[in-house]
Amino acid sequence: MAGHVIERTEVNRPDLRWPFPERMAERLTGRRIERLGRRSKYILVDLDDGETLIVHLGMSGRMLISGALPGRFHHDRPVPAKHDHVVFYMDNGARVAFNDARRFGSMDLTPTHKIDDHRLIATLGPEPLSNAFDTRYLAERLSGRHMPVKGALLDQRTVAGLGNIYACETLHRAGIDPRRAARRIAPAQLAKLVPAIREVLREAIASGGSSLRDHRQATGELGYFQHSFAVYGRAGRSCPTPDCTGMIQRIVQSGRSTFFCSRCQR
DNA sequence: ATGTGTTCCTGTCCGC
DNA sequence: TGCGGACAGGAACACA
Repeated sequence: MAGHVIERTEVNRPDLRWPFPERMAERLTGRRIERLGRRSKYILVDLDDGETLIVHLGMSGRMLISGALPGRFHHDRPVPAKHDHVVFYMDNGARVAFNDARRFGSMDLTPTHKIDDHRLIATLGPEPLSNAFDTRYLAERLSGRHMPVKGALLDQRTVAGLGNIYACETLHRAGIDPRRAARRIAPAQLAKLVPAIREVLREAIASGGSSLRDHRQATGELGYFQHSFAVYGRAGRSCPTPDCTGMIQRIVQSGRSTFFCSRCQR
């Protein structure tokens, strides 16, 4: 999409998680896309009129590409399809559809220079792969917090972009019990946490992400990090940590599944 | 202030 | 093959 003009915008319903911004179709149509960016789990689409389209895929959202487009990014499937809520017709013949069965995704428009003040962006913590995210920062952030450490990692104000899978995987790699109060993590354990988060995310990205159901790489191929999970979705199986004889358990924390090994995660 | 439970919605899977 | 219930990658919001 980058460098191309949106020739037509089809909006097939008034909202996703929230109502779409005023006159969204009109404001997008005719705009040239200057660049595509990302902050946390938000896709940022900078337009040539000084506005930025903010897109969140929620749980099940996907951008599906079809139409006359050179090979690599063509998602071969019949169109139009069920749950194609917003469709962009680009000047290179590409049809790009925001498809989202569960409709937990969202879109909003905001002036590009005010992106950091947007209500969805302003409270986000640092990017986990940036220099701003280090042990000193995380220790400060977790100190005094009674909440279980897993909940603190899922809180996007602590660190941006960690979700349920990677919170579980990360804590296993760092050897930390997900139920442990955030403020009670020993310094030696805490020191492992930031590198564990960075490693897990780098490996997952290199594997094209985790395709449990809906996730696809930009090319349309499945990700394959799910084959490298140590704990996620592996309840009842043995812990993969060398020399650990523990079994992976599933518990529910704040309504969400947590997978961990109670033997090597303390 | 901080932590938890509920809520939005559709699709899939499992047991009967 | 149908039906009910559990569960799913997110995160704002209401409430204690």
